[in-house]
Amino acid sequence: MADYNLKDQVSDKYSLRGRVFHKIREDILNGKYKTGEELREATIGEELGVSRTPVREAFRQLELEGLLKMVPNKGTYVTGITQKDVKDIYMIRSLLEGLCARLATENITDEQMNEMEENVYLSEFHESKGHYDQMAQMDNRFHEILYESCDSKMLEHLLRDFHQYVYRVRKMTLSSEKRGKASNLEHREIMEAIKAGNCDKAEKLANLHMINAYDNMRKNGLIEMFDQDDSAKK
Amino acid sequence: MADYNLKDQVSDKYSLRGRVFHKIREDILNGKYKTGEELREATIGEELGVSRTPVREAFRQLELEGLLKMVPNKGTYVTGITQKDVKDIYMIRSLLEGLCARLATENITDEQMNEMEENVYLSEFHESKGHYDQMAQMDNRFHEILYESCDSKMLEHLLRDFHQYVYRVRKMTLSSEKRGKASNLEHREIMEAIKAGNCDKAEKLANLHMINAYDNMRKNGLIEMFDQDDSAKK
DNA sequence: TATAGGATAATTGTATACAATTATACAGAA
DNA sequence: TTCTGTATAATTGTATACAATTATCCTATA
Repeated sequence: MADYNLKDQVSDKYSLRGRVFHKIREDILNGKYKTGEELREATIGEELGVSRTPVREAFRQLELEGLLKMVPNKGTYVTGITQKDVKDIYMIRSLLEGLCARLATENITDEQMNEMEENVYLSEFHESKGHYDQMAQMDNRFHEILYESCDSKMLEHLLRDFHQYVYRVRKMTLSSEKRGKASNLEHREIMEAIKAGNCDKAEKLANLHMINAYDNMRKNGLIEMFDQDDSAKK
Repeated sequence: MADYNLKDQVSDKYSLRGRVFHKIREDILNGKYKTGEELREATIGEELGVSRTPVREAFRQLELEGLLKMVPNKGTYVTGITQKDVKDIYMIRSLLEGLCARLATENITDEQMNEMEENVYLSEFHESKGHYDQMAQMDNRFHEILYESCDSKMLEHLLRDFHQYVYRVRKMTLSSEKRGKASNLEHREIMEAIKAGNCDKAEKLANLHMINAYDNMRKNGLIEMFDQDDSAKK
């Protein structure tokens, strides 16, 4: 029973259903399955070499995660993210990442602090070299560390979900050169505020980090991308 | 496809699985199934007159909602809420209810505003008469209206989940006389701030409302209740 | 041609069967 | 007694079978 959460991740990665779950999830986030696309249980099952049973169980969970929508007796469809959704998510994340940074200031372990520092340095290196893929990975990890450091399973899972949910957007955002540089600087400032034990500053900077990320997306027209494939949705 | 959400509720209430889902969920929240208790798929299925298949699908969703924990090849257990969880939830809710109130100030419809006013008046009436059950219902509805008024499906579902998640606690909280009165007053103030279009005030008051609710719980020793049945968890 | 109706096919929803894993009970040895 | 190993039972994990619902296509008719 040890560990439980508001929205526990699917933990048994090595059961059939666990593999199916993670595979479909990945394929949605990577864009293999497009918004509005219908997923057939039998087809997915064949592709992955399993029967419909584990596929359906995975579908049900992905539905609750908001990536799929199961319409009774009709089919299962990939859900899209609207511009409004993205805006709302960043509004919510701004507050929660702020809270997370505040809590992290009080609860971060030495080990986590070290990894965060290392992350900041490495990311700046990759930025200077133009390694955008690695930067995206570093960015991912920075936030993961932050989430782990706040010592709140509730908050951690909540933020992780949001983080993944906007994955499709973020990938592109970071490849914009200027944002990459600015983002790195903001990470550094947050890291230093946490290290200095200044929770107010850490909270404010984390708030701002999200607002800036969103503003950047908007300015670069990266949001208009959404609400487009909706034609496929009927 | 019309409607999709980060964490959509289980919508097909009238399918077998939908009924199973809502029944089990209710039985957990009402305390019929206790923390740490093991739920057998076959047993639940028999009780509800269905096979294991819909039961398992419901389990998988309840797991993601955090009410159940499925341990591979072992069993499914009712998860508990720890004191820490309650604290974290109220911290998070404080921020999000604040945001919600701010957005509601801008987006509430006349109809919703009327229902909210009516709710406040009715709740004060029930308080004066000592109708605690009705008050609890009114309290529930007040927050529901607030969530609906913010015009953000994301935030609405998030808050609804949290709201339900601490249902077990809140029931008792409101039966404490003093808190009932104070809670009503706070609802009135929030309602009036929204009506006056003062979003800053609405946000602050909603923040405070959650903090007060939590403080009250703590003062009255209603939190020590948790972390108790944990003996069953091994 | 365009439309309505109905047979057929395809897909989802649920039940059941079987495999894999884990729990239980009991016998025997230290 | 207490521990260990093994056989048995119970439970979960997955596959398959069948029922219910929905989509598709063809035909007949205006």
